[in-house]
Amino acid sequence: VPVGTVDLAQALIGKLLVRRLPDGALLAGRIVETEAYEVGDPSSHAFRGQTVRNATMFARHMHAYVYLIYGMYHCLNISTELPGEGAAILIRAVEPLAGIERMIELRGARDARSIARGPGRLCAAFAIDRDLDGIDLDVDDRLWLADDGHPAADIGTSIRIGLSKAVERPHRFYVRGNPHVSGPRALSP
DNA sequence: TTGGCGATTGGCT
DNA sequence: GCCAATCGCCAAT
Repeated sequence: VPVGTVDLAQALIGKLLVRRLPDGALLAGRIVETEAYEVGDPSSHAFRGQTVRNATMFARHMHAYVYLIYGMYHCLNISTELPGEGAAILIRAVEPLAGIERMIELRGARDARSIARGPGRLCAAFAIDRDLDGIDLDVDDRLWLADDGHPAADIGTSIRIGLSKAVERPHRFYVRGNPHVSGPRALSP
């Protein structure tokens, strides 16, 4: 069966995001919200072709595309297609599982529910910035994905958040009822 | 060379 | 709910 960027965005729900900090500390969270940016999507950074910033979107699948947004937050994406094809999945939120105290420290003390709820908060909690842009998640020892066999969740679908172009595409996926999911209430019933 | 704007967030009304 | 913060990118000059 063919698996594209959009299917993969759904398949990533429930997987673990794991981070090893420079001092050896381990952080982990379960992915509860993603968005797909497939080839030909006008709202994708890759839509107008490859540039220095978005080069990792054109890398082979499973590479970390990290970019700076609004001059102060980072967003973590995972490249999904063949070399030369610009596409990625934005990791919008995770449910913290391990290293929670450290995440709170990295984020500045907040309530547990908002530690990694939203792409900018997630990157702050996991100490992810452009230094990790371009790394291969299949081999790197600083950031990777894992599957702990956790049963598939009840996954909802909606339009994506914060876009001005191609807003109608139903390419956001989230765990129904999970308090660590970001965005307006109306988009996560 | 320039300036409008963004896959966001937190603080304030 | 509204809006400022803050800066790199990139289309237009």
